Amino acid sequence: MKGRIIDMHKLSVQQARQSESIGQQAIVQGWIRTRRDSKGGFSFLEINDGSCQGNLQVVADAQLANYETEVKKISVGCSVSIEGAIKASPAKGQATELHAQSVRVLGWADPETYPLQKKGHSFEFLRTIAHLRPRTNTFGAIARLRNCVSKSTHDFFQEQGFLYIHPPIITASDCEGAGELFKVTTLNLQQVPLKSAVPPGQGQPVPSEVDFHKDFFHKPAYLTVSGQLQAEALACALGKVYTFGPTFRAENSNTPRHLAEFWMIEPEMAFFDLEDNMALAEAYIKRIIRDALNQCQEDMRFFNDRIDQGLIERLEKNLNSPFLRISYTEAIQHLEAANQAWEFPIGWGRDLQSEHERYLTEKKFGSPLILHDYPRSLKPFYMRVNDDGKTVRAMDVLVPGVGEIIGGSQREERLEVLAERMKEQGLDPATYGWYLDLRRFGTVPHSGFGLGLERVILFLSGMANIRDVIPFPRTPGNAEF
RNA sequence: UCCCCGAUAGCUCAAUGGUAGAGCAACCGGCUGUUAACCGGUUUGUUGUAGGUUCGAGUCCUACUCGGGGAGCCA
Repeated sequence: MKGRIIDMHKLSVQQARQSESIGQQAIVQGWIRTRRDSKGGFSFLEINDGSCQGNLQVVADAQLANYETEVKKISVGCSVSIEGAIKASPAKGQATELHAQSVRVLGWADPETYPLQKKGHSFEFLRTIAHLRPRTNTFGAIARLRNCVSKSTHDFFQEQGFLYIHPPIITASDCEGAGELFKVTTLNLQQVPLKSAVPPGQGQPVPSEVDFHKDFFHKPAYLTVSGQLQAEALACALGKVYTFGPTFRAENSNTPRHLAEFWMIEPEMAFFDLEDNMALAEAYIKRIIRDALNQCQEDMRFFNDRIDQGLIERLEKNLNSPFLRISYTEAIQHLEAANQAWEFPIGWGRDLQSEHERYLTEKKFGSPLILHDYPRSLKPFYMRVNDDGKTVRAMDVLVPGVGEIIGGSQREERLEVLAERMKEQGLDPATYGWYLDLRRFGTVPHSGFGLGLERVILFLSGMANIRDVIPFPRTPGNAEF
């Protein structure tokens, strides 16, 4: 008896499914996906614990003490703890199965009210039960793929000698002008303190604007839209750094490609020019693809079979061919040469519209593209101005089906040019004192980019909506769960 | 935020302005080393909300809410 207890150990479904586990005595715990009864005197239970795509088939014999009272009442979603022996499965569909010696129901799931069924559900419906959808095969696969990409990211940058850095989430500088920011405040919104418009003593003070001096940070504060500026400071001391964290945009964006809260990876490298930057971006994306294909084989096959036919072949093709690098100017030429009616006009100096980017990456070249050297008027102040004076060292990585997954640039390291660019864009250099200091003292050429994690997951999984590749999506009007 | 489309049973959907249905699920029974199991039966509705037109509205009109697609913003 003692030996049996010592031999007994917990196995994940993933472990229990492997033929190496045959012959072992084990405890497996998870959630029921389906139950099939045999009047021949036993039931099949399939359990999943999130450790892998596949389920473990459990054979529960009628001789179990609680067979009639409990086992036959088990339904989808019940949590169970099963003790038994792993044996080779005589039937097709699985290498192993667990012959139960005891089946313990940890938690029932009333089939009349449990929302998940054995059949497929629409993603729209599953979004309304985001707390339960991780129990479905698609969302389990997404969770494991996200984990894989996260690990892959750290592995890649660590191996390349990057430091993982942690820029602030709360920022007081409305930098970048990168869209709307979420305000962070401890002020009582029912009774906001106001400044006096007229200095005391000169007539009756008239309350006007908000007195942020009374706020927590003594000034307006926001959730970060990018850690780039802080990453630059660290890169200009430590060399190669990267961030990996949440980012917030208060844009009223309602699309399958935008979230109000998303995860971004931002490498920033001293002594890197734009070519180095593009090479790094390509190597990084390819590493992510390779690791996903190798380390998430079962889940990738699932996406390939059930979500996006041809996915794996496409990713392998992307992996084995260089990302084309096309300048903005060349891109305009391709678009002008295209025999196609455009909804939006094309012309040098005009921003590329979604239809243009789609054409290039999906129709014209059918592969990931790196577009670079955009007109200076289209891009933010921090991007380095080229010698032609007309373009800046910007780069966007576009992929078929998703669009932009990376935006980056070589940064402007020349103090005077940078200050000039700020004024050009209506920004006051005086408010960017610390950022300009990086150019004032020991400035170096440097580059970096931002990669949207969820967009990469879309690219890798073939999923269509970004709200389905993050567990609990935040979008305008939606912060449930 | 703008344009287009949609909302009917728990889920997925059907219903020339004339008594609201099917498949799946659930429940009951049968059968079977089954595997999106199968076969038979039963149950399920304030047709998103609020108004309006009409003898009569799921169906037509208006507004709103929510969802989807496209656009803009971008990662």
